[in-house]
Amino acid sequence: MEIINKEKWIQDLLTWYRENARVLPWRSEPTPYRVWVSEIMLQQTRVEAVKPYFERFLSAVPDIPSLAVIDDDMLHKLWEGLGYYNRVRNMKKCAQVCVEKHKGKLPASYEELLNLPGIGEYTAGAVASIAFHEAVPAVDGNVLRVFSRLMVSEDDILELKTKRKFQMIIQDLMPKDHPDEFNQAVMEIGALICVPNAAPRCNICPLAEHCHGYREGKAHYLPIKKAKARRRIEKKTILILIHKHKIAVRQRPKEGLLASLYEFMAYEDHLTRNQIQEKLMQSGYVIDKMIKLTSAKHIFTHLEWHMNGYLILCEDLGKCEDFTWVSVAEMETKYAIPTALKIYRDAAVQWLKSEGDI
DNA sequence: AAGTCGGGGCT
DNA sequence: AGCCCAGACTT
Repeated sequence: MEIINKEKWIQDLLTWYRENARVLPWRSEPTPYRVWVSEIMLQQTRVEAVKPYFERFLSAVPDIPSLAVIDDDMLHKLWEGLGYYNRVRNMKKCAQVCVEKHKGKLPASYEELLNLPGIGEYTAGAVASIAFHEAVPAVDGNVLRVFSRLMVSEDDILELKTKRKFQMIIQDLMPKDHPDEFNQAVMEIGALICVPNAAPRCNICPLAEHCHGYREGKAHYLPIKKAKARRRIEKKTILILIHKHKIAVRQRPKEGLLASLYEFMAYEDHLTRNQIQEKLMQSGYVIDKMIKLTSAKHIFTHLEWHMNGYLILCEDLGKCEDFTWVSVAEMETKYAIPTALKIYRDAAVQWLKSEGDI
């Protein structure tokens, strides 16, 4: 299957993009640093979710040298709620490499970008084409979906060879004088017209006359993707320890889920009040009061947390070397808490503030 | 090739 | 309740 009338296809695409492209913060001034930050934030993340983070991050961390030396807690706080926290840690590593080897700048070629931490084939292609105008493809989920439908491809788009196939096709057909607009235009079609999880809007698609999926009435069941593994469930008991208007937090391990973010005391399984008291007493805590909080469920990609939460007022600190006692103000400004635990942080903050009024 | 890593909005 | 999002990295 090939794209019919290549020249007209591309001209229709670019004309549509120039008239319909969304105005986005990272498009107005596509410097390498801004494009890179936006592309990392946009990995597996919707445009609307990124918007409130982008300018705030750029203001706090205006360039690569400042990113290379930023405090890790501040880095996590800037990313708090955005998810996939490895992204921002890899950005810092990448910035350090740029300072050491590239005079504090991003290297200007696809091949060099690809070697940097956190930059894979898609992001290398996006930065190279948008910031440096190099004619290389940038194949993301949008592009895979759009081309599956355009070409009536029944290849599984989750397979590596399918991505490779589309990379080759796009490398060959993309206009070498406007790689930035071409790559963004295909993604924009995917975001606005050839949408996921809903019927494609073929009636207003500028590429409809070139689209084999549309012409054969097959666009709606493409692309093909194989089923994903189902999630497992973890039961947890979350304990918010409070002593002298401060909350006990500890840092999670440096690797794994929610690495290096902060959390509250927690146990596996759903414990009864007696079991909780027993465990806390064993650790030397004297419980003054125990308040049941709302239960909560948090869904990750491959995991669910089913949580029971308790607010615990303690008299004695016990043996709690691995916990730090933090004020409400510190909680809000310094310690990054994963969204899964946000309702418990908010409950603790609210309780402490209302208690102060009484 | 399969598993890990977040969070949210839509269907 | 499942899907997928301007994916990368590890095993």
